[in-house]
Amino acid sequence: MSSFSFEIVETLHGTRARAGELSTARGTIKTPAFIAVGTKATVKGLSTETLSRIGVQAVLGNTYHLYLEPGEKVVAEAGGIGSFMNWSGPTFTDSGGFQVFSLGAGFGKGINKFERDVDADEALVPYNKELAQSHGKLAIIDEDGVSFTSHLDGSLHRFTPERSMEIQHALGADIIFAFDECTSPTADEAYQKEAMERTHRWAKRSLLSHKRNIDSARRQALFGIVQGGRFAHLREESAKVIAGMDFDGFGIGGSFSKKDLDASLARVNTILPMEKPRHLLGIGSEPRDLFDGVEHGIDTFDCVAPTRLARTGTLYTARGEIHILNARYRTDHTLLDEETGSEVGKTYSKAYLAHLFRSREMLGAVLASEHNLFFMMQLLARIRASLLDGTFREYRQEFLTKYYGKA
RNA sequence: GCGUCGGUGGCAGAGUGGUCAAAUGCAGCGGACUGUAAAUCCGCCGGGCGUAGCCCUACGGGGGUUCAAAUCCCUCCCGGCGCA
Repeated sequence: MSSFSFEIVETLHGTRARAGELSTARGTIKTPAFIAVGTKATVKGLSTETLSRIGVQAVLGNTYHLYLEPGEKVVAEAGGIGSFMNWSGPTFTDSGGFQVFSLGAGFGKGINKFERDVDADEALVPYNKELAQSHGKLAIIDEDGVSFTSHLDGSLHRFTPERSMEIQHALGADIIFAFDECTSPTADEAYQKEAMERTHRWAKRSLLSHKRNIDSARRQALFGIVQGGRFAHLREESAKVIAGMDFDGFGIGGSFSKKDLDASLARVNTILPMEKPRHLLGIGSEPRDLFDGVEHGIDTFDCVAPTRLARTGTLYTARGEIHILNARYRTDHTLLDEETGSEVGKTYSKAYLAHLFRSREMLGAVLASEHNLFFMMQLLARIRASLLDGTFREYRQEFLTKYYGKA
């Protein structure tokens, strides 16, 4: 009855890695896969024709952004996010939970999903605009949901698990996420626990709210999100609780310290049911993280890194990342990256791209975005192929050695 | 030729006696970026060094006044404009 299914095609002995096929109403994703981030119903700088050409399988939009602009109604009128943006493949929407963090605790503090040496105050405060502003935040959390001011015009809004579901139903993506709280990596254990437990209650409400909408529940798959921050025992507890709910798949969210991402995934994925898909939210800047994720049983990833790095001048190449704005590339007429297979990489020179970036020509950002995203598509495609023919370990060794150097 | 205004760091352009190695922007150099408030943000940016500090040389050239000059005076050079 549901148009959603996940089939494991191959596994790699001695690891939790698997190659699979994740089927949705709008197409099948061959996993492991990198999902392109298209927050505002656009993968910045790239047309959907380009996305198809470079092998993008699915796009992930964001509830928060699309709710604010153009509004979920407009998207619904267009037939959902896919039709709206002229993307015929599978789509995901994030629940807006990440914005609870990025506009809340993380606001203006320069902290991100990974641990930094920044101190954050995580006090729970009843919402009012003045208070929020005095705390330097655009979002304030309470048990029922999150109140926030729009970053566009300062107007007041409120998300609850039910509201997030309602919006995501209207946006109509094939895979949607439960409303969660992504905590700051600097939050202490007591807060992580409190936030995690709240996220669990929100997960239950999201699920209930989703099932109640029979029509949406048939067309859209709902993924629950495991939290727990950087504390192993909380991660485990969260995985157990979320795994115990009737979700179609799982998202692994929240913050990690760089060093224990690996360990967290290892724990979480032994607890999550093997037969359901797992999406690692927001990870995929470093190629080695993708190999690690796959090895620990992650099926899909999403990350803004390929396109953001591209726009800011950092390009992936088979020999590591390069900063195209560095002086040395001004006169480097060699091709950007002949080895990865990217059209851009084997067509345009570093000197030309350096020129486009220096002169702020928009083509620079476009070509760089295409290249970086292709790089990730290619990486995941090769990883999948290596799982299918059993050469995963060899491929990882070969790729990482070339990418990071011998060191 | 006379008059007048002006000559400041790579460029543009503030400053018009001390808090000026000199605002700001651009350019330059480097860095960051992980469920996108990001075509963004952060450093450095006269020279040298042990770079939260110290030393040297500096505001067209030269000479003065002053405890102190990018800032005032004289002179020369250069440029814009006006008049011959």
